[in-house]
Amino acid sequence: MTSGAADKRRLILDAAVRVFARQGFHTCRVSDIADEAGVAYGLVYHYFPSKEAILDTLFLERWEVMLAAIDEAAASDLAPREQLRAIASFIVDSYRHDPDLMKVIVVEVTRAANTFGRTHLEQIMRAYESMARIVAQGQAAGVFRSEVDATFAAQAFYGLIEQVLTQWIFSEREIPAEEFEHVKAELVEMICGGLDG
Amino acid sequence: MTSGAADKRRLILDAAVRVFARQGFHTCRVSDIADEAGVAYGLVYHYFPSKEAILDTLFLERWEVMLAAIDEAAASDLAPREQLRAIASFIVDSYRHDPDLMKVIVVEVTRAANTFGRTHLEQIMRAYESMARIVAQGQAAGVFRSEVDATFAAQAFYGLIEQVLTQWIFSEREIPAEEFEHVKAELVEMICGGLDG
Amino acid sequence: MTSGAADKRRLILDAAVRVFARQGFHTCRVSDIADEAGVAYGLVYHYFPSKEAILDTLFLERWEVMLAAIDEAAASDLAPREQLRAIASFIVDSYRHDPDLMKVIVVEVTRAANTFGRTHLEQIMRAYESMARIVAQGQAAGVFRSEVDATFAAQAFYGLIEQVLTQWIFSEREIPAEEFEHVKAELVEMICGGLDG
Amino acid sequence: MTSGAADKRRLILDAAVRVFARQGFHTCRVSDIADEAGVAYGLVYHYFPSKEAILDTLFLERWEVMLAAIDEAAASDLAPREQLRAIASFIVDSYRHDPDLMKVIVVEVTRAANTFGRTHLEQIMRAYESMARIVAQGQAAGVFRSEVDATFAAQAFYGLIEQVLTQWIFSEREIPAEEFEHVKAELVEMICGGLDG
DNA sequence: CATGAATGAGACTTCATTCAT
DNA sequence: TATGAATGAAGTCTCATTCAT
Repeated sequence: MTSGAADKRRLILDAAVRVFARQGFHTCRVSDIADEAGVAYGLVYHYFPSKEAILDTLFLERWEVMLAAIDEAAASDLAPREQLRAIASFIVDSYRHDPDLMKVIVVEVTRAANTFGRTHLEQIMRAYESMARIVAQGQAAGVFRSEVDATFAAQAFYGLIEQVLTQWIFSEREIPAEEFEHVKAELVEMICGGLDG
Repeated sequence: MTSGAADKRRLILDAAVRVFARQGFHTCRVSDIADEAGVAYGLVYHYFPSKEAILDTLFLERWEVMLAAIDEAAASDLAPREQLRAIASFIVDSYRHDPDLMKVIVVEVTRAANTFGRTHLEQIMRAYESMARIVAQGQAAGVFRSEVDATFAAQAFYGLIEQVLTQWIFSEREIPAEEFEHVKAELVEMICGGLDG
Repeated sequence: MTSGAADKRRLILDAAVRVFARQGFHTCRVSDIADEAGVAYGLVYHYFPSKEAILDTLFLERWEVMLAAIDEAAASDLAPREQLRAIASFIVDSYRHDPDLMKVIVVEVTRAANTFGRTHLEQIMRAYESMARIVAQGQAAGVFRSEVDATFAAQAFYGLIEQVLTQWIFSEREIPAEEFEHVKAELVEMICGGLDG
Repeated sequence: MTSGAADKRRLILDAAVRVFARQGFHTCRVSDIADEAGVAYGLVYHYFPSKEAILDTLFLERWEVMLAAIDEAAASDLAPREQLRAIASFIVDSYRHDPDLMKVIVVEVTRAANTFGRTHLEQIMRAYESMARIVAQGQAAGVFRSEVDATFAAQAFYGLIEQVLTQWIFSEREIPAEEFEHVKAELVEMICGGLDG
């Protein structure tokens, strides 16, 4: 009953991910979501008060998992650089496992300074803060240079990751497995090692 | 013709910047632009075929200037690191001089993978390419490490800058002059020096 | 069956009275009624074929009682004026005992010339006819002037009562007991005595 | 230009009267109004912010005229009874000249205690107050009995008139000219003379 | 009897675009 | 050029009603 049965709410949420990813939040219609989910129009409004609420739910669900992953990395015994690597790895894998969902989150929420980004700013900032703490610990431990502001570095790190995701999103290609692994390394190398030779 | 007479077309473009920045492209109405410009509704359509065309014009106008600035930096005799600094400086100053315009370009075009970003992808990529060339030259000259892919580094650099702009946009505060200068340095330091101590 | 078990049908009808009175027939939802009654959504449709049918039932139930009261007054040995007083008294007491129900009947049925009023016109007219008979008897007995048309007078009388009820409904205040009694007298005095001094 | 030209706003208002009268405010669609007026759907919203606003406008326009007529009667040199007659006469003639408009005002506003009546309560009360003043003057002058409360009498008078209008509305017949005149007299006779013989 | 998920036809409102002046 | 009235296609959301359990 619990697993096999059609959980229509989940069905709608998953359909919304595909539709938002394909057409964009503003461009898609609620009926597109209902059609994609194979449910009646009205059922969408039975489970969600509005189209926005679907996006909110999607973001919140995923972001919570991500915050947990970040905090777990930060709480681990790993070296700061490895902690950053764990985070990059988690986000890249998130994209790998569900590119549509990550696309929606990045394009429609995280980078949308006008509407949803504003709404979820607090959540977003929380991620930066956790990453900034990792940097700060690295600086305190003497493995990271103290010249750079920890918060700035955290934002740079996250900005870097998002930029990579955005490139993947724009490219619309199937990313090969090696590339995922390669990029994880490159990301950390870039932020830690810098360009200077 | 150029000076005395009110250039209504310009008036409309400038008004559109403010309106797009304030309300977002999708959320604003054409009448909002006309009102902000103080011209009749219909005049907007006399000068532009559609609301989209206004945003396109805005982006293209500015992006051309930016590409020129990037190419100028790349063609200069400056050291690679200084070339990057010149670019960061130019973009930061662009934000400083007209934050609304940069907000519109970043939020509505550059980071909008579904709609306008897709349309202007080629233009956007051109900027990355120019920056990648700078990195490649630095690597050839031995001042930049060759471990990092030049294109990746260029995207990282631009991603960093956009992340900073996004923070400013989100913050909605008046950025003090020192911060602009400070960030310029921090940006280059971050991308070139990395975190490792 | 009749006493111990919860009569859900009655529960729904009583809840509908409160909901119709509070929100109006057109503005309320069937789910509001179910919620107010504390029963499942679908149960409303188990007992009633439609939202309209609930209002119909409410009206018919009450109107039957009222017609009986009017007819009883008309059949009594009382003087015509006292018969009118008995009717006014009955209606005022109806409001006193269940203002919500009377509000619903007056606002949604009796005065709703477009929808339900039309449906129940015959029932409504029956009340006027009984009252007109009282007036006619009074005229025949010489205690009422024959200048006024009996039917017209009956409508005037009922119109007067409804106007009073409407004022109470609009006022939204708790009507004190004395006012009920006072108005009963005033009503009869007005219709029988007139304004002329 | 001013008169002959199609004043679409007026066209819409007049069409709304017919549609509201025929179908009722809640039951009609905005498209019904547009169709009846022979204009495009959107034009309705060019002139009015909502369907409600159309009804508001209709009511306010007419009520203002009515208040003026009442005040004019009250300010005249006529005997109190004649003042009341002038008012009854004005309202009856209003119905005579535009029964649809009066139907809408009575059914959808004046007697609709739930929605619009509430909104316009103040305006409605103003009419009662003016009429109450007439009664009070009559009482002060000794031509009206002082036993009845002036406000109560005013409401009774207006209730009487509305009841007549409601009967006409319900009847859906073409009222003959004589009936209008006859009823004017009957109304005043009823309220002033009363039933007692 | 009882439940509440599921359905889908509408309704209102918005707004980009056109057009007559 | 300039104006703003006019158009009508869409889209969101509501909610009466049905139905499977």
